[in-house]
Amino acid sequence: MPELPEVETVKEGLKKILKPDVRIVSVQFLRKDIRSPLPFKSIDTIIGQKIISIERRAKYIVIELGGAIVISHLGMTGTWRVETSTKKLKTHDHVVLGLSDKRFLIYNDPRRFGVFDIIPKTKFATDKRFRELGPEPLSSDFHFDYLWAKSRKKQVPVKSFLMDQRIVVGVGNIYVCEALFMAGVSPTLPAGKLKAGQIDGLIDAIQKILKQSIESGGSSISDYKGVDEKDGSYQDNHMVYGRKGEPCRKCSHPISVKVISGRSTFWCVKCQKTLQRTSNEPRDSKNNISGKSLPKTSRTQRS
DNA sequence: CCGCGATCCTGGGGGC
DNA sequence: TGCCCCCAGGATCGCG
Repeated sequence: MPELPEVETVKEGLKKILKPDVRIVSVQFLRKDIRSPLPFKSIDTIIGQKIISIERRAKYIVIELGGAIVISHLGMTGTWRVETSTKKLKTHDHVVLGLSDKRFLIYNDPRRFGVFDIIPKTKFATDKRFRELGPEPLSSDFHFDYLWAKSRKKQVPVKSFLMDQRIVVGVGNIYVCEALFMAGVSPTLPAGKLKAGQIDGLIDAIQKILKQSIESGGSSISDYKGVDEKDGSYQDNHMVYGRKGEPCRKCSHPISVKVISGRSTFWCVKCQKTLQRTSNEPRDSKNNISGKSLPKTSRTQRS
């Protein structure tokens, strides 16, 4: 479900509710586990604590309190909402956080693929869920030299490669399909065969699409909602995702669908060729002395 | 080490 | 209306 734009939207929604002066006054777990066991033993470490910060790392929401850190991952169907009373609990509500302003933050997750955990601050840096994550796609760490080096010799389809959270975080099944379309790259192309221009194009496409989607409050396909319980609207801008058989918005050719790495993959076979124009010679990253991506203008002109 | 498929769950939609 | 099958925004595990 939620990919980076959706998690970012939820995080921003939580920020509006969890002002720094609001404290957590009670914690209630309505079952033993979701994807992983709920942290009954750590409840004491967050009771009475003030919120210091709320951040997003990859698809995780990270809430820093006085002595501990709360981490929340929405899996496929997780949502957070606010209620003024615990009489308004619904099926699949699993976590209820009582706040000092008398409201309740409630985590609901029908499929229970999500994560809710509490860890000591000192364990955050070494936590295995965060240790091996790749760079944030909207940060300056996600640049040509990095992605070029990571992709060399990789046989996996570029689609699986970009969804691998060790390569780059936050990109899931929807946005990888959209980014591949924007960049004109076939999802089946082995990552190691990407040409320099395609690497540049994919970085640009991922960043543009994620930013646009954040602006729209994310994509709401079925379960996803913001904390304010409003739907996002980026699904209206999808060029390929969920459009099997419908005409391509660029060339009218029917959109194809195929399972790649276990997920439905939507693309236009005419706009996204496996073998790309040869105008872009692979670039030797060692020659890029600055160690940074070329300026946008220069990249755009080359491709 | 790498790549792939199965798996954890529930609910909604389509086909018959 | 009902039933059954398939599908779904993710991540991990174990196999070859």
